Formats: sequence, C-alpha cells, structure tokens
Amino acid sequence: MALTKDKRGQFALKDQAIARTAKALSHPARIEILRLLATNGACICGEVVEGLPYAQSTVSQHIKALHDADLVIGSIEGASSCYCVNWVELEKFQKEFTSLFLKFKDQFAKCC
Amino acid sequence: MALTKDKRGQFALKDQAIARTAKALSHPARIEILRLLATNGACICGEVVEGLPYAQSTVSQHIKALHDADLVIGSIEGASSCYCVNWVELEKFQKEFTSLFLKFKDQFAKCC
DNA sequence: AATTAATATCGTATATTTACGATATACTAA
DNA sequence: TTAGTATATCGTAAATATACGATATTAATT
Repeated sequence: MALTKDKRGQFALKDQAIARTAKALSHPARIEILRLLATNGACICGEVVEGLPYAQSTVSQHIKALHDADLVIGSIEGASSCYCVNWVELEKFQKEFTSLFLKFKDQFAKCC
Repeated sequence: MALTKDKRGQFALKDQAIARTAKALSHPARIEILRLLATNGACICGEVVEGLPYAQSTVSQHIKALHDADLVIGSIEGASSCYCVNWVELEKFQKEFTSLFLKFKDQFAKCC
C-alpha cells in the first residue's frame, strides 16, 4: 500500500462492516468451513481439517479469520474445540447486503 | 503461498463463485463505487474518482476488480466511459448467499 | 509423571492486494 | 494538426493473505 495508508477507515461504518464480512467470505475454504460447521450441526473441531485439502495450521488460520469476523463463535474446550456458525452475524450481513442490493436494483431503469 | 499452490480450484464451483464475488465486495471503496454507480443512475465515469479519496489510477483499478467479477458492466466510450451496476450478477450472489445462509440457519438448533 | 491428542501460534516463503505517480491511449475540441 | 481531457495500464513499494512445517500449549489418558 505504498507510503501509504489504508483508507478503509474513511468510509461509512456500514460499508466497512459489509466489506469486512465479505472479506471473511472471500475464500472458498472458508465457505466450506461454514458449511461443514452447519451441516454437522456445528461444534466440530478436527473434522474440519479432514474435510479440507489443507494442513492443520492452515485450517486453524482460516477458522481464526472467520472467528475474527465474528462469523464463527466458540473456542477451545479442553483437548478439542467447539465452533459453530454465528448465524446472527451471518443474517446481519445477508440483510444488509440484500437491502443494499435492492437499492441498486431500484436504479436499474436508468442504467446503460 | 509457499511452494505452494492455490487450492481454490479444488472446491465446488458454486463456492468458488460465492468467494469470488465476496472478494470483489471486500473493500469499502468498491461498495462505495457500486453505490455511486447506482445512485447516479449508473453510467458514470470520472465522477467516481471525485467521490472517492483515491488517485484516478487507484479508482480505475478498483473498477477493474468489479468489472472482472462481472459486478459492473460497460467500458470506455470515447473520451469518457460508461459503467453501471450489473444487478443481475449482484442478484445471483444475493440469492445464492441467502440460500446458503438459510441452510446454515436451519442447523442452528443443534448448535453450541 | 509421562505420553498422547487436539489445537493454536510462530516463523517463513511466496502470492496477491493496495495505492501511487508516470505514462500510454484514444477521443474531442480548437 | 495540435492541444486537451478522460481513462487505462505500467512500474513499483508496501501491506496483507495464503500455506506450510515446527513448535508450544493444554487437557485427557496411561
């Protein structure tokens, strides 16, 4: 980013939030992790590693990214761990994005 | 990525598509560009540059990212250009993500 | 207490993204 | 034809993401 500051902070908080969540969703491995957590009724741990074509450390890193974005909740619990999809946060994104999209769609008649 | 290949190609095409679109949406400047295009009834050009805290080349780069992801259509037209939101593609993402989200939500009862 | 198992974190290399200024391109206007 | 304007692309530096192996951590088991 050059000499060079990240200017993300200059945008509306809502846009920052949408972008932040979209970023967490921007790798297919993380989509797959969410699906694994959901279809297993959540609360998985090392099964995620077996379900993905990555080393354990890489999977842990991807889970951390989802956790940092609040799309996954839970943490270590003894020798294993307990994670699950934070559907409240996912729903927030889904609704905010849908409402943004609907605004875009309203403008379509004037489009090129 | 190490020695080290990008393994994105190993995932389901639908997941790759969701991740790809999410990536295009993962910077607030690009959300703002979509909003500017939409609220101006699309077909803008250099107004986008004035609406953003970036150099012209940077804005052009962000528009290209949106264009590559098919979220924006149009191109140069004489001295200026004509871009607009591709709401068909946006709608596809919105629907696919919503359906994914609904599946996640169904599993919530079993969650931790 | 020592071993095992599950997970996170560290260190690292490489790839990609972000941002800029400079330049190229291509149309418009003079 | 020349000058001006709008936009894209190039070159580049710095930041961030991706992926791995090695190691640390912590609880359960022996």
